[in-house]
Amino acid sequence: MSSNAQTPVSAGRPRSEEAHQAILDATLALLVEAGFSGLTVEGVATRAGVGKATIYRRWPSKLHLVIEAFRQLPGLAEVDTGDLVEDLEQMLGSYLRILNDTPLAAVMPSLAGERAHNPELSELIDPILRGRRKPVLRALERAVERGEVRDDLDLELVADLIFGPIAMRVFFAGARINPKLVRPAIELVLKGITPRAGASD
Amino acid sequence: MSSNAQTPVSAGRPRSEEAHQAILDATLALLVEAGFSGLTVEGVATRAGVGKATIYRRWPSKLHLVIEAFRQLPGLAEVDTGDLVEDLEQMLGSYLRILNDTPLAAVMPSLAGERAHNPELSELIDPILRGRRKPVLRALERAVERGEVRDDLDLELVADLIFGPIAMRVFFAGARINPKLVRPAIELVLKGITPRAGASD
DNA sequence: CCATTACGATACTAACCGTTCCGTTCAGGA
DNA sequence: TCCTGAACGGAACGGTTAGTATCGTAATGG
Repeated sequence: MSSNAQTPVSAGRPRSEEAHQAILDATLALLVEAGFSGLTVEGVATRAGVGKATIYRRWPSKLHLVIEAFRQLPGLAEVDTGDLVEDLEQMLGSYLRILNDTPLAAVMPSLAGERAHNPELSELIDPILRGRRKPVLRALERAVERGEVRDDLDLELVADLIFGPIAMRVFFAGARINPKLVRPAIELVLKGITPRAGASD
Repeated sequence: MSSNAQTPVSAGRPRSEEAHQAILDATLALLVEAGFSGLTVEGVATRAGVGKATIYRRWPSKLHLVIEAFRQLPGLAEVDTGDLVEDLEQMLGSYLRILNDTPLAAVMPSLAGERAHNPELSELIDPILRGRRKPVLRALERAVERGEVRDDLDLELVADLIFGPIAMRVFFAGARINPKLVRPAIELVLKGITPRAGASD
């Protein structure tokens, strides 16, 4: 515990940074092609052009490897323009771009499916997933403070309402999502949560 | 092809209907515990108290067995009261009861995750999933015809908006869903799609 | 009581996979 | 330049699984 735990100071052959990244890239690629249960460490090693020991020297198990590969994928970038519609539209717009341009959408269903039966995975991935919702939750909180949105709402429910349609397409269609759907979807949700809209109950 | 292909007319010992159901029950139970990739035919046979041959005599593969077990789970019952709010509330209310009372919620994430990488499963399960959305889509169509809802909407998007929050909880929380959330969720969505609510664009 | 089919059990095939072990390679300090 | 120690790739190990085949037994209908 004296000084540096990560930099091995000096001795021996240094680890190949090239191999490190090749392994993570191969992991994502195979996660897309075969999912968590179909991914094999052997396959990752072959595709990355390394030996299996090179993988196990860096990650203690297939699970930890997958988690780190997943963590490399970009998440939701926080936007704070002072206007909820604008915030949501920019955040979800760029999120859809991420879903369409990176392996995220292809990887998500498999990990969610595994999560349900794998407590160890659940424990590792749940905090990451919670963190990725945060920008939307914070945007909603700011909107409540500004009086832009009713203050009697369950914001978690509203967030699920916003992410829900995206999840439906990602999980059951697996298709690219048309960014043009963002605006109508946001509008539909917002009409329900703005204060002036019908104050029925 | 003369007369009956299913009823073996006469000869030999008849198949045990008891074993048949025990196999399907065991399949669902193991699907809940271990998911699709963790389910083994050997495990099903053991839990059902039958031999593996008895399973393979009925279903050509693990995949077909799982599909039939899944098909046994109840779906969305159609409701037509003449009022959209009432239709949705009754349908979603009973659907939540199904999710909470049957293995459906526990089974769904695993199958959706597998679906993304298994074309054969996708081909078998997609029609079933599409069929289960239908009652909500039809309720929306009737509401459009009655003028209860704007007629310029993408009803598939609205259906995703309705199922979305449920999916979010099933896929990422895995917890029971509080039925009290149905009404506020429906109301939030409906405020966006009723004609009198703000006619902004 | 016989032909026929299903039954549970078991063993077998052929494959596959997560993890560890081993002989070799290589960068940096002496 | 040589030596050390960790990293390397590949081979080996231990365990598992879908699906098939075969057993002796049990239950039908004729």
